Amino acid sequence: MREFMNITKALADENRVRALLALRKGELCVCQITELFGLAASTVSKHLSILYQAGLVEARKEGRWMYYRLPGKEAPATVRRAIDWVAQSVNGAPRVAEDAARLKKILAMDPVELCKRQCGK
Amino acid sequence: MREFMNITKALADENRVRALLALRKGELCVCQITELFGLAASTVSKHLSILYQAGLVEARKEGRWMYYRLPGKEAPATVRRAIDWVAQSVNGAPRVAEDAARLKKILAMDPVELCKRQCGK
DNA sequence: TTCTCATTTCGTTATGTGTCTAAATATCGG
DNA sequence: CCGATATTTAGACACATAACGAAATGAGAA
Repeated sequence: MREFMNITKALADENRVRALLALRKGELCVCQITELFGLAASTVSKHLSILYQAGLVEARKEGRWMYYRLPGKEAPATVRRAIDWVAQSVNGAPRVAEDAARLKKILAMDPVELCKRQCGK
Repeated sequence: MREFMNITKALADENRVRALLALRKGELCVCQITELFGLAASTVSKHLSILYQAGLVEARKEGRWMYYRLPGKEAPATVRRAIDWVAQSVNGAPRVAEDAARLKKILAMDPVELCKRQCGK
């Protein structure tokens, strides 16, 4: 029950739902999601931490970059079902399509340049 | 998206999840849920209102009593899937089993006497 | 080491949420 | 109508949460 409520609370914020949806395209580093959302990096980091603690994302550190991704097949059924439910429910929402388009552009950019821009802010 | 977030926010409270689970046994009036939770009637009413606005429960007024129930087959897929997900995820949790046992006793009581007890509080 | 920089943590602030009591609303019974 | 009563609404309070900027952390690079 405790774990389940961690998941529902994690899903009860629009930015965290947007992050989950963005990760469907593959793993992303914090600065890419920061660019996508236009929020402070510390805020994005906190959101990802909450998703991580709920088990809704996995993490991988590579040098100075921290990559987050959706969990694999070995994830608990509750988590997998939650992610499927989110994806199916918001499919077609304007906000989601908009994010997908913006994300496409972000992925086309050089990650190093992207991070530098973020830090300048 | 707005509607979906209404659902996730509605599910982000343990008492509201407990209410949904209790309603699996059939419709309940406010005072029965109030007895189950041990909260103020106004608090329970508020919780049910949030579930209702999210589309997670349906309501029926009969005299002075307000009955809430889970939505039927005609409910949106997002709602049906959410309720199924909740039920499957918390299945076997101690808190849920405890609620089920308490609910059984509450259902065995005379509703009129139950409501009078509640109002006395 | 020292510098750079991506990320996280900390401290603060504003807003949101859950709870209660008391008052308002709605309905039944006499 | 009048009183009783089930539910909701309103107001108040405590606590949680999301946001930011600044400082701390950790990992290359010089």
